[in-house]
Amino acid sequence: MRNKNKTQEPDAAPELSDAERTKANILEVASEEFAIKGLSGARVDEIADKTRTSKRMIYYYFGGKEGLYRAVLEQMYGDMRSVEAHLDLDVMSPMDALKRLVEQTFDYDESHPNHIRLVSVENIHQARHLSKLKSISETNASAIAMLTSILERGRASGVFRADIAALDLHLLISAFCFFRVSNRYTFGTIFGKDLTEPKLRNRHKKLIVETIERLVSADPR
Amino acid sequence: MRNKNKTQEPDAAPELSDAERTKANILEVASEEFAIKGLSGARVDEIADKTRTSKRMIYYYFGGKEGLYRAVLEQMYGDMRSVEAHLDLDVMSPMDALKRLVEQTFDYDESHPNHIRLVSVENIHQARHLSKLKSISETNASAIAMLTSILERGRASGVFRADIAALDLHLLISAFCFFRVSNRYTFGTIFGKDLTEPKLRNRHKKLIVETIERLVSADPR
Amino acid sequence: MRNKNKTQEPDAAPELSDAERTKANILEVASEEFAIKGLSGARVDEIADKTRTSKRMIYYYFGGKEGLYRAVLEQMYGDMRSVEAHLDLDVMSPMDALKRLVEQTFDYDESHPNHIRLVSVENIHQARHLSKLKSISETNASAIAMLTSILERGRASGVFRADIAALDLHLLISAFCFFRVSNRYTFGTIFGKDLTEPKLRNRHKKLIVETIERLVSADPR
Amino acid sequence: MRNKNKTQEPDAAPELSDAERTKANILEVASEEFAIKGLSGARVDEIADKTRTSKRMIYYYFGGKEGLYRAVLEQMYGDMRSVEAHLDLDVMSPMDALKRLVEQTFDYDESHPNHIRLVSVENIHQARHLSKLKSISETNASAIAMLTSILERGRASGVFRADIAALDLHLLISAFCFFRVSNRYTFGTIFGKDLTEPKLRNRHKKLIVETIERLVSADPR
DNA sequence: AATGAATGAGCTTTCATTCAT
DNA sequence: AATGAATGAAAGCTCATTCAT
Repeated sequence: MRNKNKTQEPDAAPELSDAERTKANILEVASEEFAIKGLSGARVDEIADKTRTSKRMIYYYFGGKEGLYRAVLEQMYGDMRSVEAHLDLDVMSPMDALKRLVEQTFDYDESHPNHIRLVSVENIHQARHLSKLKSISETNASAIAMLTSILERGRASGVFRADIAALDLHLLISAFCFFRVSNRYTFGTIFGKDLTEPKLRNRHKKLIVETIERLVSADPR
Repeated sequence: MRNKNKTQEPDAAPELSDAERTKANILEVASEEFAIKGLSGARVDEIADKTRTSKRMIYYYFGGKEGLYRAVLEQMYGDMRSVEAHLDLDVMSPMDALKRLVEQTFDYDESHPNHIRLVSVENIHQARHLSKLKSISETNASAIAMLTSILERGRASGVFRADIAALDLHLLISAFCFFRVSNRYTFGTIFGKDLTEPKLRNRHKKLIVETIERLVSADPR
Repeated sequence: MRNKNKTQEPDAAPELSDAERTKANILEVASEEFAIKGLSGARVDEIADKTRTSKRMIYYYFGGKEGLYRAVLEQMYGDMRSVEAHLDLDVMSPMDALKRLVEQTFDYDESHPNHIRLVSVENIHQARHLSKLKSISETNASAIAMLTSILERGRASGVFRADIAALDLHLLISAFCFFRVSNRYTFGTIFGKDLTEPKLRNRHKKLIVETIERLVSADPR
Repeated sequence: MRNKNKTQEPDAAPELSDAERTKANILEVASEEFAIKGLSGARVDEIADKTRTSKRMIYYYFGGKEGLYRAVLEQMYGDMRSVEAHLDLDVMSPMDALKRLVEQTFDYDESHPNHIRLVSVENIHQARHLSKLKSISETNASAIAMLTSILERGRASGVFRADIAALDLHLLISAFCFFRVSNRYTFGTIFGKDLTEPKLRNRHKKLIVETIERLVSADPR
């Protein structure tokens, strides 16, 4: 079904069939629209207009607005997972690995505001659509597993405290990185501060790293 | 069902006119609906049905759906402000005051999930409606002002570091407390953990307090 | 809700409010359309165009196409019942009463082809919609009850046989009267005979009366 | 699943080419679908899915949905005709032949409910499609011709009355047999009687035979 | 202050059909 | 002879809003 490969250009990236390119194009446009307008706010017509195909194809490939939204969610969580998988934290010291993980999370959220927004949208809908995706259950392990492994190594070498749970640490890191992006508008409006400003961003990146460092360090006295 | 309360029966609570009670009733219902369904997801008909009055009144008092939404936002931010005003932090030691402030924020967010959700909704809409509200500009001062004051006292007495900005601290505290509520659905779905569970809630309340404590402490060694 | 009665003209017929007239108008148009095109073949837009209101009102009053169809069915069965109720068969001899009933059925079907067609339509749909109507259960009694009463009187006086069931007789009468109307198109096409032709109609009316008469008569020898 | 039967295996049944088998398969599926859903209710996609081939073939062989429907009608009427041709009524007494013909009609209708339903469907459409089929005109003769012949023999021998027309008799017989099948759903819903129940079926088969017998008999006194 | 009826614009979805291969 | 992808036109339905009283 793939690789009709008419043009003979050598290509490292996997060949996409016309159909797959059409689907990818729709997903890309829809991802943006749902992120900006939300599920109920986005319009199928508008999404279709911004694709290079027609509205009919959305129904052909995704069954409808909700099906498209689910596909967008699925693709987004798949992307997040694949990024996590590409970190080589095992070769670093526990503290360096932890810092690295925090920075990674910070950078990912900063550079994927639409993903953050989609997660917010899905929370408004009480994760009703996310819970229908089979692929999701696999996601959970990775993030926590990595943290658990780092924490254990750190405890063994005596640099980390023993009473910090991986889940709690994950929550703390995620919360800060996520919130900076998700709430930048209300925050900007109320405090008159632009959270996308590079200086502030760097300061906050250092802040969350230091916060976590201080929290997990054994014997801070 | 209607309450045409025109006789002057003595009443402990501040007297509300019929009109004011009708408006309050609409706002209460709308607040819940917008928090659960979002701005585009909520339906004027449905809001009206859950009200003690009719759809016409929504247009009479609030001009339309957007006007109603703005009124809901305005009321909500007013409520947050009035809560902040009722803290007596000046009489406590800087560290106790800071801890108190963190606990207060945590408890407020836990007990006002609909407020959290409305803020999320408004962020999806890029704070477009919030920025139109005159009353909002006043809000900013209070939260930061309190923190600034505590930080200064702490620095003066040598218990706090000098290089932590009030705004950053506010962001860190808010992020964690807010995220626990705003993202409980996706978090619950992905990690299979219920963030409303009392034991977890208490653990997390202590966690954020300790995190902040460690962060601001001078000379942690 | 009724009887705004602005014009003082004395009126025997029950006054209809605007809303009731709107509903009645929609029902009338829809009845015709569903009878001619069937449920899936009829178009909401087309129905709306033929009414004196808009498509929106169809949804306002009937909830949708199926709801409208159900309302049409309900009204139609109600009409059939009310006609049956206005026969004074008790004062006639059993045989005259039976003949009268047959003629009545014949004439009703001939003069209400749309009703016949709607019943055909509903049978194509396996009576799925009819079975959802509460009001229908009441209908059954009347037709059979009348026949049962006539048959009993006829048996008692010895003019009727004892071994003919009311239900079977009803089926036989209905079948002929109904079929002449429901199948007039295929019949006309295949046999080149127009079943609406008055001479043929009269002949057939006499035929079904005589058929029933011969069938129920005691001792035909 | 496809059957590319290109080897010449000996086969008792008349050999069908691939093309003919494909067409037959489509017709069989379509016949069922149109009978159950009607012409406007049936879906080309759904018919294609239930077929051994693809949607394109429907257009290739039948030109479109209407063409397919016409082909279904044509096949069905052909089947009815061929059954009628296989009765050997000439060797029986007129009354026996007549009774046999009634029973035959009754049994055919009972065992071909989809044919009955298709005729109902076509009547909803005012026989618009049937009238376009050339093959139909030939059908008419046979049924009436047979009855005419029986009636003449019966009149000649004095057992039958002279004033009963073949067409009317045909109508009476058809009506009862057809109605029992076509209206079984509304009848079942309204009277709570299942017309497919074997006991009832046998009783009704005897009923229509006796009804016709009494009707045509000369000198019933 | 209040209400049931009405509406137009626009939304999501469906369908028979055709194209490219 | 066969198929997956694509499509335009139109279908059913929903929504915020306003009118008449």
